[in-house]
Amino acid sequence: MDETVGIVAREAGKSFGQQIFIVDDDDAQRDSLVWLLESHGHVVRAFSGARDFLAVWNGNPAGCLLLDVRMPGMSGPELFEELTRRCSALPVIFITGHGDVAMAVTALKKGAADFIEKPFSSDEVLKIVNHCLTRESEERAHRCARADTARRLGQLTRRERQVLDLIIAGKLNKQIAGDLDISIKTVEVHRARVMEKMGVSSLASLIRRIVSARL
Amino acid sequence: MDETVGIVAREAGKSFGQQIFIVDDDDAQRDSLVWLLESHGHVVRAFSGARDFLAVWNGNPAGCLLLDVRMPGMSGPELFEELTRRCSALPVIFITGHGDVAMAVTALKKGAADFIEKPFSSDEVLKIVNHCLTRESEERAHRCARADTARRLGQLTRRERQVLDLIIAGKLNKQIAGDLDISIKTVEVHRARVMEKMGVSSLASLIRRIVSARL
DNA sequence: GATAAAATCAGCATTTTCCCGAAGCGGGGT
DNA sequence: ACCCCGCTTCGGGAAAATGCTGATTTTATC
Repeated sequence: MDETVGIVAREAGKSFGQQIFIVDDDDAQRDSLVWLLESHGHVVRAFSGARDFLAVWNGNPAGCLLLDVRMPGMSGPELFEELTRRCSALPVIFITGHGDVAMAVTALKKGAADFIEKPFSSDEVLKIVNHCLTRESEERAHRCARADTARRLGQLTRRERQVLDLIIAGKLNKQIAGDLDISIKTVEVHRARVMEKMGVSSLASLIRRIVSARL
Repeated sequence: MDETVGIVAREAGKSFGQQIFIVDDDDAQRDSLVWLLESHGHVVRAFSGARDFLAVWNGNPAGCLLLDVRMPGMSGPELFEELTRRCSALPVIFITGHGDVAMAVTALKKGAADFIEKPFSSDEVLKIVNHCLTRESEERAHRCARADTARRLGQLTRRERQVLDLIIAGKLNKQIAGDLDISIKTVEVHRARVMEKMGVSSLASLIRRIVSARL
């Protein structure tokens, strides 16, 4: 059965490794969601409280989080705040039983992926979760690319970084040499090393990397 | 008094030309909003119905729209849909009297700027409107830049466009010549014309323009 | 068919970039 | 003190790009 789940997940086109976390104090509701999602090939991990989830949460898992709003102890919005504070990129789908427009608006404006009311249909949840996972997968790719760019930027020396900035600014080696008060030859060396360290072979790729990483 | 309004608006640091549109069938509510916003130096234009607003709306004014949800004839969400269909970039702030989480979530996910419930405080509205205008101003700058880039891209010939694509891909003139099966000299001509038409003088600027415009 | 616009190519001088090599300099470790 | 390594600094020659003048062919448009 476990194997089947994996196969189904792959057949559904989901990137392997994505898990759906559920945090809800209502046992029936939680089990219902677990059953629904697992029967559709998702890997699910359910928790009855925010603390339990935080204890397991190891930084930045792939997937999304179905989060109940009203819970004893730490509430849904509080957990969401905490995740935001910890720079989590895990998409959060709020689930609430008591319609509260202000809370929904606040949550969404703070970056929640969605906000659904009970009762909800199976199709609704599945659709939202799938959409969320798809987006998360893309987002993840972007984050990885950005992280890689940041890492590479980090291993540039001061001089190389200065040269890079001027390259991005569109200056010629001659102008860069003038600005930094060094010879053109030296600029060329730094430039070559920048290209090497950034893992690109053309100026176009270099600019693309830097500009893309800024957004 | 009109002059004072203008001065106040400038002193408040708002980009000139921004107007706040209000569409609400409730006369008292509408007048109240008009008074509140005008007394804070905003230029306001109020309408009692969606049709009236659409008749005046000329494509893409600067500012934002305070839109009541429930109205006879065309409703708030319907007007919002229509604006979206017409590729409007005018930020929409929904105002509702009857809390409806699903509607709020839908509206926000479709790109509404905010969704506030009656009754609301003056401070709340002012804060939201100001935030909205600030964002809109920045967005506008980006849109202008993008529009300019698109316009320039539009006046490139087919060949120039092909060459541009290969330049962006980071290829050398020699490689471009090979790909398009033309001589290097010709590539150089196209390349120069691309730079000229795109209004840039360095490869870095060119790449930045293109990449920025894609987002 | 005339006219204009686009696409094609060449030569030549200049500038810029790329690749290989090399040397001074300063900190860390043995 | 000595050596190694990374950072920074250069030079020379090859390759590539740029700017300019000029030209022919193809295509679009009226």
